[in-house]
Amino acid sequence: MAYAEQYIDKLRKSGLRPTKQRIKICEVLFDAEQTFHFTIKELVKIIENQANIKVSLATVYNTVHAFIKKGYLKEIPLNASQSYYDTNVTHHHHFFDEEENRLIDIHQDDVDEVNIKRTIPGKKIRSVEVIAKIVSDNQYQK
Amino acid sequence: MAYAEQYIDKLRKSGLRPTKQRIKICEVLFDAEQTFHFTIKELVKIIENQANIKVSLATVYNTVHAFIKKGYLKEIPLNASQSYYDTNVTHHHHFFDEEENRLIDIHQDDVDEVNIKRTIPGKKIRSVEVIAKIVSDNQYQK
DNA sequence: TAATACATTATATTTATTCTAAACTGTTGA
DNA sequence: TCAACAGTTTAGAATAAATATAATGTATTA
Repeated sequence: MAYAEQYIDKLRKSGLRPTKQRIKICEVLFDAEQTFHFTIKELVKIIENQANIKVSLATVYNTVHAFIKKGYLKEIPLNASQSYYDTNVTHHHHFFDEEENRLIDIHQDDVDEVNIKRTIPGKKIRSVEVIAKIVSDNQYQK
Repeated sequence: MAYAEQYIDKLRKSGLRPTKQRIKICEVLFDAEQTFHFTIKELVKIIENQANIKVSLATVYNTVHAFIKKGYLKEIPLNASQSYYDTNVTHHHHFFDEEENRLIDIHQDDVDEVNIKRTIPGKKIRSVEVIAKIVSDNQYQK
């Protein structure tokens, strides 16, 4: 399987040994047709449904965090009870529907470049994220 | 005290009865020279240091949430282990220094208006927030 | 292939937040 | 004014995400 090579590479570059469990995690994360958003709980559920491999919560947390550090995953800044992650690591933004607890990508082209004029001495900007919270647009409701 | 009237008004408009504890919370939140960011834990600590009034965690959570709902406080979208809140409810954005766990306001004038071209049917945008993550700018570090 | 260093796992721990239910207090109307 | 009621406070319990632990297992290396 040629995919496995890529995953082994990703894992090694993240400072992790390629193990059964970690390769399974890679398959779920990086072999999807489209990028997607997930919580740790959801990721564990997907793995359980797809595989005959048992993966513990701790392993999933460790692997996801290593990938975030390396830039293979993004954390989505949202004050939610659980952390949300994104397999789309390109530059883009999000709608968050608080009523349905649903995240929607906003393509980079749909938002003008966010230009921040202020700087902080000794610091540089590592990422800029836009979160647009949306609600039902019921014109008869106040 | 003229302040108390304002606080009583804010509380009533939030659907809360004006009690000793809640007025004390208002004093800390809205009587500060400058707006500020806080976590619930920090807010409780400030109250304990300033006042001879005992306020339970539950009361603080309830009051803060009522104020957010009413728009007297803002929640800052940040995937942190604790929620961050802001007494500055004007339209503005944030730097977040992950190394020092520090939030810094970015004035509205320092960011061009964020114009989102995409819309979601049946939904309207309620808020748009920019989070710029910053790190040390050490040119000798990779 | 044996020794070593790193991984996995179930479980325990930690911690923010929410819930609960009993005691208390602001409010209302007589 | 004051009793009755509805809403409030509180300590402590419950919940749940995330992290730590330590015994067992596995990939790596020389």
